[in-house]
Amino acid sequence: MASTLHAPAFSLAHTLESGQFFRFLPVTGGAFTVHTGRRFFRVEQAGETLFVDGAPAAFVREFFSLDHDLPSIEDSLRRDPKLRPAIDAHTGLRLIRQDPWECAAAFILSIASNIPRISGNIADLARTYGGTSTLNGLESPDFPRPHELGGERDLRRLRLGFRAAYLVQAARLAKGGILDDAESLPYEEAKDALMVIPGVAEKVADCILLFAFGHRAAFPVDTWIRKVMIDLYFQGRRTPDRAIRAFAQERWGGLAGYAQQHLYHWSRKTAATVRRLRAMQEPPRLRASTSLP
DNA sequence: GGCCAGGTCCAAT
DNA sequence: ATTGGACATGGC
Repeated sequence: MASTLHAPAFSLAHTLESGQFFRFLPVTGGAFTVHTGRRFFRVEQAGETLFVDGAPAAFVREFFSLDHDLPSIEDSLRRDPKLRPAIDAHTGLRLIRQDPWECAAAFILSIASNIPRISGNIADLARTYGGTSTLNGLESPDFPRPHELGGERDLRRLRLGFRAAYLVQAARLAKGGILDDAESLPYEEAKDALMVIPGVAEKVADCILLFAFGHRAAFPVDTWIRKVMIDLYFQGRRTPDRAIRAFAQERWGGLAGYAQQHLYHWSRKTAATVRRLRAMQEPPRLRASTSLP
């Protein structure tokens, strides 16, 4: 099942680590394991070559959107001077084409959460309800399909909090085919269809549209995007999300999704760097010795 | 230890 | 049409 494919203008690490997808693990030698649907595969990049074990090349090509004309997309976005640093920081970052149900579930779980916790919730659900996939003797639990999921009470025991009810409703509607129906619709109509799901409003809908349905005009506005957009383009003034989305649409059109993912990844990396530097310059001040014995 | 999290929903302006 | 608070937990 091992195969090799040509992957120019691609960064496997930037693509996986940009926060759009949660089911991957770095393994020795700079390679990664990826688990999506019932596919569990190993992938390693060497220059413009991708070595894959456990999945067909055609599947991997589609999953990583290797058909997108990245040089053209990045050149176009780089013409925006304020965006250029973000693009240059993570060239080769591609939007991933995820499974719609898993993507919907993941971003419902993302509500008022953080990446480590989201990954943990997903892993718990897979361990508890999923089947198993194997790669060269290595096992990994599949994320459960909608009909395999437990009820709200059980999901709350897995510490999903208030997201449990949302996920149960999403599973119910997914079983009814709402995701399949939405997938074939144009952007705006698909968004309206998705927002019928409890727990899915503008932001989560845009994530599904962008990361699963391939609507590259989608521009999910979360706390990070809101902050970086307001800083870069709105003179620091408080701005409604609706206005931010409209601005992105006008400025970047069908490339807004790529702009968004770069801004998200770049702003978080930058924030992390700033925190690290601050920690070095300002060592934690010693408090009055109340904590000493 | 407290603040805030890849938000959403609902009620009260 | 906006705005504030509740919602369950847990990272940091």
